[in-house]
Amino acid sequence: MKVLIVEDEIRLAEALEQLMKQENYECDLVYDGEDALYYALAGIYDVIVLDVMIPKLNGFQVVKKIRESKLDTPVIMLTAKGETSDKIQGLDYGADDYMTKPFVPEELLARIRALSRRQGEVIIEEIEFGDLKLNISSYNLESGIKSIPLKYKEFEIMKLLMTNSKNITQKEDLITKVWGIDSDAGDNNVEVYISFLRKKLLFLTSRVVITTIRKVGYKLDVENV
Amino acid sequence: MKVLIVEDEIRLAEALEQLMKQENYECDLVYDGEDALYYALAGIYDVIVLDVMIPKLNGFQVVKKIRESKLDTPVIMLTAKGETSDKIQGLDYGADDYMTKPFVPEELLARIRALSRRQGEVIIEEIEFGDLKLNISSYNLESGIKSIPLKYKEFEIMKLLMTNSKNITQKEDLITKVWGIDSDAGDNNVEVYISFLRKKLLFLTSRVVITTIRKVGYKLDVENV
DNA sequence: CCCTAACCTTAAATTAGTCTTAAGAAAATA
DNA sequence: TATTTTCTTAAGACTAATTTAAGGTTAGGG
Repeated sequence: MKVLIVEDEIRLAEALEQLMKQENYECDLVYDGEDALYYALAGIYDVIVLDVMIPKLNGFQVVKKIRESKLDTPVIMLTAKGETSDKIQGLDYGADDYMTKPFVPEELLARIRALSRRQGEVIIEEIEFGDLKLNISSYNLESGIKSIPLKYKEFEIMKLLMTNSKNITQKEDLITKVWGIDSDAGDNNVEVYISFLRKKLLFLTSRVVITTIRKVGYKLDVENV
Repeated sequence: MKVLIVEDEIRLAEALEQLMKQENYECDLVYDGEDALYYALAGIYDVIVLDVMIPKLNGFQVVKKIRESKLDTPVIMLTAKGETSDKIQGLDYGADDYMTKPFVPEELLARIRALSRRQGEVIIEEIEFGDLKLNISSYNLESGIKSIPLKYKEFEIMKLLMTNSKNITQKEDLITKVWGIDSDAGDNNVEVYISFLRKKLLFLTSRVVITTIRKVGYKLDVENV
């Protein structure tokens, strides 16, 4: 977590730096609008805390330029004036939040936490085992450069095997979880799908194999060539 | 732009509704925490305006549950108390901003604009995928020199598919987001529109195709000729 | 080392999910 | 109100997923 602090009142700036250190946030400190812009555009910060009244460029101008550069790092504005017109101006230029000085340190931290949380945008969920990746959002099974789509039941079975990779996945378990509790699917249904999956693993030239444990179920293993 | 307003004081609620209408925001209105949660979890809102003191579940509980569901719709809390401790609590539960009542309507609008901007939805005039461009302001789908207008539902579906192009867009998701949470639209409605869209893609001679993932949903792919 | 139960594989048969069309209902627009 | 546009619904065609079944293979107890 990296925070850029833009504040020209030395005393406040140092207090903020201290505060960030306490939270184990990395923190850079600059004192005017030009430096602020230069640092901000590096794009390495999770949050920028930006005072409005600073030398060279004011906070509004800084945030405006940041947004013009298509950078969407969250910005919290600090302003001494509590006037609504100022607040609006800051928000419309692309700030995400603002605080009126003086403020309680805890509140600033809370706001930083709130804004940085939102950065975790595209979460591609994957389950991994050996050289395999099961892409939850695309139903694709991947190994190295190759990738192959799974059909619904194949996917469900593979997911169970991979989530459960330390243990044996019972055949009965597969039936109830993939076909349903009161389904009349038999062992052979599972076997057919295991066969399909093995064929796809072969296609992927994966080192992962599905091992049969007779009378019990299946388990994933990595073959060391 | 779609806003969910959660406010039990009828007079204020209606004023807010009015305000949203003036800005041409679509807007749903609910009066207690349970409804708020139910509506919010549909995931169709760009911003949620949430009063703290509401029946059944309070605002903090609502926003907490929303975040637990991994939904990151921006939330603005409304609170009568100006106490810092309350503010912090709200922000830590996952709210993005708060306002103390009474407030100037313009400021609420500014905050809504600020938060929705971060969603990357309002400002962007075009969404691109492969050789396709979806023009947000004209409802036109373009590929190379050709261009074709989409009707409302076609557009909404295409937008979701394109925004979501790395992942499968679930059929259920399409239904709730395009037809509404409590609509009685079925799978076939979606299928009909997918069919329309495919016809238009053909007309555009685009290399983008809509791939069906059976029992799950749809996904955009680029065909390499 | 043989026999049998368990398992694998394949292809055909079946079924469930999807696509397409068209007609008419609803909504928007003139 | 008339007209156009958009949306819903339903039926049949189509297609891929799934099941079934049959014959082959394997492992391990006797």
